[in-house]
Amino acid sequence: MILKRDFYNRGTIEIARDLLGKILVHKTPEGVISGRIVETEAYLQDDLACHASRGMTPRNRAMFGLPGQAYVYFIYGMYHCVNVVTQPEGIGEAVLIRAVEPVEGVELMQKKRGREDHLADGPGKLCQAFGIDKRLNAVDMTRGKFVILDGEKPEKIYSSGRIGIKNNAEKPWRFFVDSEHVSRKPR
DNA sequence: CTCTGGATTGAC
DNA sequence: TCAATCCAGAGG
Repeated sequence: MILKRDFYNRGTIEIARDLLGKILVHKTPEGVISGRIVETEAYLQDDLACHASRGMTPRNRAMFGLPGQAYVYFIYGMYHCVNVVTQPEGIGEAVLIRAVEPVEGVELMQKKRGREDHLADGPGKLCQAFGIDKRLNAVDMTRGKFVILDGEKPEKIYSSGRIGIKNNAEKPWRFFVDSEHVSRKPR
């Protein structure tokens, strides 16, 4: 069952936790790619690490849109990162999907990644494996080719500081499960 | 227009 | 530890 708008129209930290175990799906022309979400990070509007903390700009506009739509951005000149927008329209918050455990379309992911392992254990790798780029920015993830399905709730959820940021680095807003497919050791 | 740095990755 | 690679955002 596809997660509906109401799922995303709630507190961002709560959603970041609840997304663990859910299934990210991208139906591409080449085939279906899916994976179990094992790592997320919450980004709040009143949070200097959040792109939306300094107001709306052309890049972060999607973050202020409807809950359940995608926010995809390009980073470090070569990678994309994908978020799901949370909170009602007008509030710039989202959950970064940092890692998934591959489920469907493994061969296709291997082709896109150019290697057999470490297919989606990091935000840049995940987008490369799933064929996610700016064309998916602002698309509605409650219907269509790019969605998140309900999934089994993980037994245990861990948290830590978020990766690769300076501001609010100590805030425990990174969430992950016990999996070989998270982006970093602390499990 | 110029400049700076980034929610990363993989090689060294 | 660091280069790759380029664009968003800020400042002139």
